[in-house]
Amino acid sequence: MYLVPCTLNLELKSQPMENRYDPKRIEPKWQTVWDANKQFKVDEDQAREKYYLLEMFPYPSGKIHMGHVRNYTIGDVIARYKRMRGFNVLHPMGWDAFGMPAENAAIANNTHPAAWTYANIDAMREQLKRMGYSYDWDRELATCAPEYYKWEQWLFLKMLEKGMAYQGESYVNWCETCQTVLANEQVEAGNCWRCGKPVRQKKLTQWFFRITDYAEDLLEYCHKLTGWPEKVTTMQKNWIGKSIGAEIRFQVEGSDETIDVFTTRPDTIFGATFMCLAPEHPLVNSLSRGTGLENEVDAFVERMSLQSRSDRLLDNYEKEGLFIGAWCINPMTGLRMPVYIANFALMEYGTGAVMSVPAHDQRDFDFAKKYGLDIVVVICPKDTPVERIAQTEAYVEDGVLVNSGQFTGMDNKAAQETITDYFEENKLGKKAVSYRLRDWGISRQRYWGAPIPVIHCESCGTVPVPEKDLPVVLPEDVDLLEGGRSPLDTTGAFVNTTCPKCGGPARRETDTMDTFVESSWYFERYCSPRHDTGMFDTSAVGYWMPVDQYIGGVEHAVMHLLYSRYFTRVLKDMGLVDFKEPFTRLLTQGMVCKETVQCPEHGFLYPEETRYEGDQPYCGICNQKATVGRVEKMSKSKKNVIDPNVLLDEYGADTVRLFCLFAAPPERSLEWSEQGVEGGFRFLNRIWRLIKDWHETIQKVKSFDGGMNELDDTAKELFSKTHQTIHRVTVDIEERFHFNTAISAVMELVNAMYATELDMKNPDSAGVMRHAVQSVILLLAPVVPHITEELWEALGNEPGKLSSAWWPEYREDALVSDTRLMVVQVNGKLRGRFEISADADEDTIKEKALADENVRRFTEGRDIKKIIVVKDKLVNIVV
RNA sequence: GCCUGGGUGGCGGAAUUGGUAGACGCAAGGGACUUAAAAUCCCUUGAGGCUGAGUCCUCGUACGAGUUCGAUUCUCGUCCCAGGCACCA
Repeated sequence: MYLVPCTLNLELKSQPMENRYDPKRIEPKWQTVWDANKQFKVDEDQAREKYYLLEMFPYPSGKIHMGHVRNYTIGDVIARYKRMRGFNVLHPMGWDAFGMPAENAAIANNTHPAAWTYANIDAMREQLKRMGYSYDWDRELATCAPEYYKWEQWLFLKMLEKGMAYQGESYVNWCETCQTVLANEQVEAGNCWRCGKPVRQKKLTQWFFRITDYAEDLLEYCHKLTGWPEKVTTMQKNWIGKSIGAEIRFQVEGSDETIDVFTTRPDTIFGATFMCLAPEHPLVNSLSRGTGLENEVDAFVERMSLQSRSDRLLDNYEKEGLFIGAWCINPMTGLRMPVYIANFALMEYGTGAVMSVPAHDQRDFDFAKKYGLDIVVVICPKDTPVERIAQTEAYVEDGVLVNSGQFTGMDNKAAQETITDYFEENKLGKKAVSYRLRDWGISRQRYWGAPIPVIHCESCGTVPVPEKDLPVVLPEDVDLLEGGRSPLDTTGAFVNTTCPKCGGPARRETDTMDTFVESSWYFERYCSPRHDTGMFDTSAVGYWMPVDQYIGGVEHAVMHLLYSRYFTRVLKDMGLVDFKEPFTRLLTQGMVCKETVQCPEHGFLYPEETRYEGDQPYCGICNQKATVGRVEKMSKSKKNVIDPNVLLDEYGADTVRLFCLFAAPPERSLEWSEQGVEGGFRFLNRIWRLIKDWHETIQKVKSFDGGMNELDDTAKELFSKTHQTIHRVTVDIEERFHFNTAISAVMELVNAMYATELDMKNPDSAGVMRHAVQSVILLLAPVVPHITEELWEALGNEPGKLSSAWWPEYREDALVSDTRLMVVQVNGKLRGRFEISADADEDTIKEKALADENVRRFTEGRDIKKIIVVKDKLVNIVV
């Protein structure tokens, strides 16, 4: 045994190396070492710079799927990379453990949601460990644990105190047969997914969070989230949907009632010829009484309650309305406007009433045509006869006001403000801002969620549960009911209680909270997950938060991320945190897709049910020819899913990780390919063999780090290639998280190492090879942590310490070459190329370009008009 | 429908402050090794063309226009695909 120093100043020991790459042996070995050493456990350390890396935590459905694998692999590479860069990295994992699937599974399999959930958590934790992810498992949390939701309930009480939580009314999908509320996804073509009966809209009293109080701030900060993809902030801006306009008051004819409308187009007021109310509008009832139309109106409102609210928003949804027998007065023209109820008017937006200007709004135009209502043009482009406007469709462009009293002739944009001012002066209306964003309805009439900590008392009304009585524990001894109805209502031991105020008999609130509530603060909880005197330890949160890099699916671009931003603001205003934005940088990864396969008899087929002859799939059940469908997001319903466990058994975690990263950049969708996985496996074998081949020789030498001039050309070339690779990989990871190009750079280096004809008897050359080998291991360490640990050990380094080794630095002097390859274009078409020294002046370059034989064929006999020289790149000759 | 992305070889993808289109990998074909196969290693591979098979020519980044010496990249229009649309998470 001999000892040789290397550049890392570690003592090297000769290590034997297996002939074959065997992930089944290597991967459990290192996972055990990491676990035993608690290698990824972290604490606050003021002396070190922190890096909080977070991936969206999973719903414990039972098995991890490829979407999780991709998400967590991307995160793990960044976490491991940042550790190698010296950061104190917080990388936690936990479970978004409340939610509907647990209840559905419980009903279907006669289990308990809690038992089902915890069994799933155990199974998934096992799978994540097999993937080799570097989590601090001591921080694991599950949101269904009372120790977690206790603090959510505490926050709810604080929000209630401040008026940030309140009770209001809203509509839900209701199935009369099942006596239950349905999620949108449980409504199939207007019918209940369980019993097939029609679903109607039912008004319920529910709890809300006043997110609209923060609409303006959330919107404003969209511009400041520079570490977020622009598409996400754009989607959030659109979701908040700020519009500036006016609120206008219309007098109902022959009544004291008035109708307030919000409009973004006060400039079109002279063209408002009728009024549309939402079917739920409070005035519908009173205005239609005594008109003889009551029955019709009631029937229409009833029929509208069968239309889903989301459908009603679609622009191509059939517009329907009904005259309710009342008129209101256009305050500017004094003309009578018939009042309609219409399905496209939504109670949730603006005031629930729309002043309809058919000439200048397409929806109103369609409606007016359908019901024969007046169309009055009030905006007209210059030099166009008014008669030509709004004949076949609404005119929605800008123009000059016509038929608009004292405002006629004004530019319509300018008129918006002038007319609004006129409203204010004459008390007809006022400037107004409206948001599309609605308050966050958090009530769920479900069992498997965090109970809302309030008590309803006959005499005291709604009373908050006193803080000392928290948590309100979700009872586990319940019978889940067929049809999905929450059993809490009928669980006497839970519901029946005493009023904290008067001591009399009272009922507990049986609604539970939306699961988005749990996921709106879990990232803070991770900072001190066992803290038991508050939501979190403020000093731990002060050290770790905000999250430096958050990673998750783009499907969460709006709701989860917006709710989390809102919650952080609420916490800030309570003085619990000192920042507004929880996530400094955001990476939204694309979906994992695969082609679908369908059998004419058995429908969609799982991959394991499919047999291939060449490209032609056959149904494994009936042997008929199956058809290959579109490439779609992997989903159980389409059965185009790959079980990560099967891949782990066959190839090991490193190969799966490598494939996920290599096949596409993170933000794009990733198409599944069995051959691609095999390619990844082959590459790892290739590295293994390469190092095995040089193992004996390079163990005896130091990694080369001397001057370039000491090397022969072959060695210089490899040394330079190695540093170029370090540079490329560092830039690709650091700046863009483009692991696919980072990996391809390493592949190029490995190819060069195979091809090189280094004189390995020369110690410097052997040292260059050792340097290349070590660089490959270090550069790939975050991506394929198991094989690289093994190879690192085989090179004689301290076992298990690769994950805390330093990321390699590139040497500037090794990157630069003293010649440049220039290309020559004639009129933009490539005609030749040449090498020239880097310091050549422009005239020399031009001369050389013009001298090129092929170039001369295209320039001879023509006038050279211009020669464009782009430094270090090309020459374009214009003839 | 609205909002947001995306469309490049047989396939996944690479190249964007406008400057060599197709890196790297997969698949396919050929060769070496082997009694043979697997594995491995090497070579070829966008399409088409050719009195000089070349350091050659033409076409080519969804489609159609435009700006430019030069466009996968910028602008306008069209088509197609995907994600979100408020109780799935």
